[in-house]
Amino acid sequence: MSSAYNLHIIENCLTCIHRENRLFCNLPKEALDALQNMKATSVYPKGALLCLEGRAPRGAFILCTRRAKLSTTSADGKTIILRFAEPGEVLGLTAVVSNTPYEATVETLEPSQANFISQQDFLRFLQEYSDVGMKVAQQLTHNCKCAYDEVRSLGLSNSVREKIAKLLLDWAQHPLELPKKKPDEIALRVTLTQEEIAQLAGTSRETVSRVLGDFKSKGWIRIKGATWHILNKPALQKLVTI
Amino acid sequence: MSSAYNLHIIENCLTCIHRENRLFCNLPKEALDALQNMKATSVYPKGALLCLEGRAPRGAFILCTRRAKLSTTSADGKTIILRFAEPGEVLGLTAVVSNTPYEATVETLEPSQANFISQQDFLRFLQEYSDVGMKVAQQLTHNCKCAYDEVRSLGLSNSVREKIAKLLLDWAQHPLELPKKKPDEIALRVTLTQEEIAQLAGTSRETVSRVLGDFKSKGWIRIKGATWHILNKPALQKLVTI
DNA sequence: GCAGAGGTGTGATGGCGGTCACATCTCTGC
DNA sequence: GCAGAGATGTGACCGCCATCACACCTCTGC
Repeated sequence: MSSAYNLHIIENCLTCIHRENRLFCNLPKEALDALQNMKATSVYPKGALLCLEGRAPRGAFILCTRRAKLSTTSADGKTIILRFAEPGEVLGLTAVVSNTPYEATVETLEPSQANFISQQDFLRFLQEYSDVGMKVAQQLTHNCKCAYDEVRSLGLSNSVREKIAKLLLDWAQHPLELPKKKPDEIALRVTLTQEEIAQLAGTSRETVSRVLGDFKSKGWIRIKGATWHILNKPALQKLVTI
Repeated sequence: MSSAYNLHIIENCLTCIHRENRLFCNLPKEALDALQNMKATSVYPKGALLCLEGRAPRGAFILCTRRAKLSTTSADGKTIILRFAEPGEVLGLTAVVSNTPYEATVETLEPSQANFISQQDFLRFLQEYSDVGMKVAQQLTHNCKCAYDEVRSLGLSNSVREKIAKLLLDWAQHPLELPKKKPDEIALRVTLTQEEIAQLAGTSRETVSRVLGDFKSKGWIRIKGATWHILNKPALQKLVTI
């Protein structure tokens, strides 16, 4: 066990206590043995770029700790966030499987650990163990679902207000367990900047500021630093038609 | 060999002449044998709905002939087209793999043949043959790529003009081989209605009409029925920043 | 040939939200 | 405590495009 950036490093996949709860890592012993032998564990600082959109794939990353941001950028510099990846996800998978450039840029949100597997090793791994094929299918399925949700959000919303209300309600699915002033308040921890929320909703930073201000003035939400409270969930739900 | 709707029916996957060119079907003999035994071949009229968004998955469909339209609809009736599926694609895959409702509605564009495989059979098929896992990974990868392209189109475009120019240029990748009046003209066969183009671009039918009219008046395109000509590709490219 | 349905062209109108500009607030490191 | 960077709040402006309305065009079936 070593540590850097105040991270607890997971050296060994076979003894990893998180394994069973994670999308990709819960594999049978033989597959894990093989994985253990070919992976290269690294620790990255906040803001590290694991994959670069448009670059030829070197391999895939299994994210062990903390979250990462997947984004894509247009020629004129506009960026849109595709999704956030959780620990236990494989990143760069589409590129490795189809041997095409990375679809998205992957950036660590905080200091993170990830296991790197070269494209060659990964494809052999996938060929050899049918359980790996199953996990890969599940990961890709998850990616598709997220992408479809994004398409629905971008293409079917009638307004930015609606998209942001939708985001808030999505986040409310995983609330914090904080002491509440009122029983129907929902507490959230939001570490995104308004700029990032804008990139999630496909809008501008200023509009996010205005919409959130509007929600605050209506008493639907309260924001204090990274702790947000949803005070009037039904009002937000009434905005959402998707 | 039977026929209906003027379709040439492919009864047997093992002797199918298209197999090698298709995304899913090019499997080793043992897998094809198994597939042949569990598939249920059907012929559908134009406009048939193979999968219904939000419904529990019954199984997956392998599209044998003609194309199908994948779309998703919001509560207030707005529809967006996710992509068009080609022969040899598996449809309803995400739903079957993750045992969640169908993500999209699948509608045949013309009379089509498809092979149905029940969810149970498909999952067993996937477990048993690692080649199937590989094909499934490729199909899901393709779905992801298409979805990401759609996200980029919807989220990063600066205008509807840009999105429509992008569509035209995408279609120009697969031109018709027609006698050309000028060497740099590109001939296309476009069977979509303006309504469908609007659903692809996430805009309204009227705007599509206006933008196409604008392109026509500028001499960038020519439209005669389902045969379209791109006359000034560079002009269209200059609109696209993605 | 005619009716009806579906597809397309086009004007008028109004609002949402992008953009620019700048003030203010908050955090971080030294 | 201070400087500087980054994040946020807010006003002004205006252009794109959604929407409504309606004419016209092009099929198809009878």
